Amino acid sequence: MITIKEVAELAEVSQSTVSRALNGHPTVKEGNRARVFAAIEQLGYQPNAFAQALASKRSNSIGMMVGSLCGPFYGPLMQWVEETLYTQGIHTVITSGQESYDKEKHALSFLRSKQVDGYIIHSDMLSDLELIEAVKQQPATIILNRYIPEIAEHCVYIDNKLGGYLATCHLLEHGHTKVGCITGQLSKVDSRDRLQGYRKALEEYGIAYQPALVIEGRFDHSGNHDIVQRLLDRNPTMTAIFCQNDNIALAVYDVASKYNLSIGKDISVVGFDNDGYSMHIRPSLTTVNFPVQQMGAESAKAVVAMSQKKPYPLMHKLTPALVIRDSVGQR
Amino acid sequence: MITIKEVAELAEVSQSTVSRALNGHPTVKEGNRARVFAAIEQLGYQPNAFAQALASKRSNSIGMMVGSLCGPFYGPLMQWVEETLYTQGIHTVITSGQESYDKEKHALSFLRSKQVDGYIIHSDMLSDLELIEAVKQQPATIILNRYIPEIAEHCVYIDNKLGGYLATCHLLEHGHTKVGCITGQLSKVDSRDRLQGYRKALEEYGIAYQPALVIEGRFDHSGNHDIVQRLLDRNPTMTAIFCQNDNIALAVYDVASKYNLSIGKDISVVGFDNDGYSMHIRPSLTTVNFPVQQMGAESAKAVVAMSQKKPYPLMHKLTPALVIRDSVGQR
DNA sequence: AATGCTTATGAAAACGATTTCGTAATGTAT
DNA sequence: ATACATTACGAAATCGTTTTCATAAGCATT
Repeated sequence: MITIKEVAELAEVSQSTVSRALNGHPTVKEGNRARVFAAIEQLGYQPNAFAQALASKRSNSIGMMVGSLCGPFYGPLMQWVEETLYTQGIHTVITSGQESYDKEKHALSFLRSKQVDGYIIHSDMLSDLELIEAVKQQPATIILNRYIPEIAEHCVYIDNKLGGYLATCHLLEHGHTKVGCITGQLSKVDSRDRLQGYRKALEEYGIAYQPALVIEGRFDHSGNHDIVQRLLDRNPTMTAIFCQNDNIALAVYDVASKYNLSIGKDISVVGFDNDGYSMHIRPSLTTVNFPVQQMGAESAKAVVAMSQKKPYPLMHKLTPALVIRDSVGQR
Repeated sequence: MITIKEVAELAEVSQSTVSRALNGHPTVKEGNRARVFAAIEQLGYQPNAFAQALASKRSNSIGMMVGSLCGPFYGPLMQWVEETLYTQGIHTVITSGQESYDKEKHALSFLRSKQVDGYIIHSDMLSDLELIEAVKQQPATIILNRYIPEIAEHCVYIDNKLGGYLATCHLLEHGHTKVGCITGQLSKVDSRDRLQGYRKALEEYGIAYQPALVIEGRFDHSGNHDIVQRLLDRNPTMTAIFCQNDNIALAVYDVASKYNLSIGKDISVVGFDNDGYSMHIRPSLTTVNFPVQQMGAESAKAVVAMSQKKPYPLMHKLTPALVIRDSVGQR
């Protein structure tokens, strides 16, 4: 391995000067700078990232904690963060919290041991207080999908209430009056906010809220078929369903096909998230777009700016938008 | 930050002993070992990964190069590698080659500067010779989706010919005799191998190969609609198509729905890859499973073993299998 | 000519671990 | 009892950078 020492010898300057030239320090004479870079070129020198990190206490990397390493949300999110940082020559360290409190704790301490220059955190289990503490320790931190007033400047989330409202309005506009809603786990704010949007739309259209039309499902993969069935049995005259994410809508598709109900005719469906597959399923799913790309890319840029103590005009509350496809019909 | 020095002071031993205890060196007395771990616990000590890497010349990380940071193939591949390594406490450094020769070169040298303990490389542009060279420099290297005889022990790929054969046979078994084939870019071995499988199946069923039934498409997202159309126009009596990946099949679905052709009745389709969405589109797509999980997880385990100079029983040629769903009908 | 102020540089001290080397303590064979 | 391994440990060197500190050189001001 070629070290800075050999570069220094070839360029006939000290190691300090090489280091300064490398880091764009202004007080290096033009002649020396040129000789240093010539030597670097000639030797094919590449600085050792570990030595740099150790000495400078900066790692040139950002730590990210997500719920899982797979899935239609975290996958693209990670990829956008990674891609954005990559173009800036910054490296992403990813850990996963796996929906367990201990694992999330461990993930954070792992990131700490990697001395990342900033954090992008998507936590399900950590308390607000713990996140506030984390921000206090490392101010270059972005918290995803959670709004905590005390550290509002660090939060990036979407307007779930608006999303639920848009989805429901779309159904109401098409003449549906008995509109069901399958929520995510009600322990999550996201679910509760989306439900609020649903109720607000109902209210605006002068339709009474009926608890029987609402049922709690799960955002993640399986086990929603039973729930769909239950909702359907309970409300034979229901003509539309707002599913609080696309995965739940998938279950509605399956159950509908079992009962020979035609999506968009017998029963209209709106999803939430605009997962990659939602445009491919037939009929293609009308859904609320979750701006994952924007969230990933902007958070990445913001956290880098924060770590360099530069300002960045970060949009904190992202706006979801309706993506109209073929799963909603006129009543 | 708490360093090894403070641990040593609290445990009343030298730094060397702490280091040895930490790394499971056998020559540490039980009493000392216990005191060291007690001190570590008490102080909440976490070793500095950079200092460790610098001193030991091992980084406890594996470098991975992929074509892009997104997409239905690379996404899951990365995630499986990451997940597998993560459970072993090893960290994944990801770079992307972006289908450009220079970017691939740069990606590798980036990984080198990170001193990763091993490589998992998926290269589109690098020559066999360059990859052989890479393996020579770092023997703990796995090459994905490419078979290079000189470094056969380092290659992991699937039996594309078998895949093409299985897909085509499935169509022939259902009585189809005019079976089209939309290939990927013919510059890629994968496409050519899958095509060979197609021809082999035809031959076995005593059906003459007709060039007019074969057309070159693109594996990646768009622009396949025209090609599908062209193939359809050219062969009005064709009743089945083998698409060399699921993305191409998607285009067939779209064009079919435009012409009011029913998939599985008027025209049968088999895809390749078993992308996440293929089970969600309607009718669900019969396709050839690409064992991404196996490829990711096994490569990860193998590269770790190699980096520790341990043997690992690595399966080099992975076997694709047909996943039968609803897009193929009897003729 | 003496003084002060930049500017540019090199020597050497960090950074926090691992590892080499020397040696004290312990055990075993003569 | 003496010699010789073996075991356990600490001091110090090492890894390849950055950064601090001291100083030399250059220049303008008195």
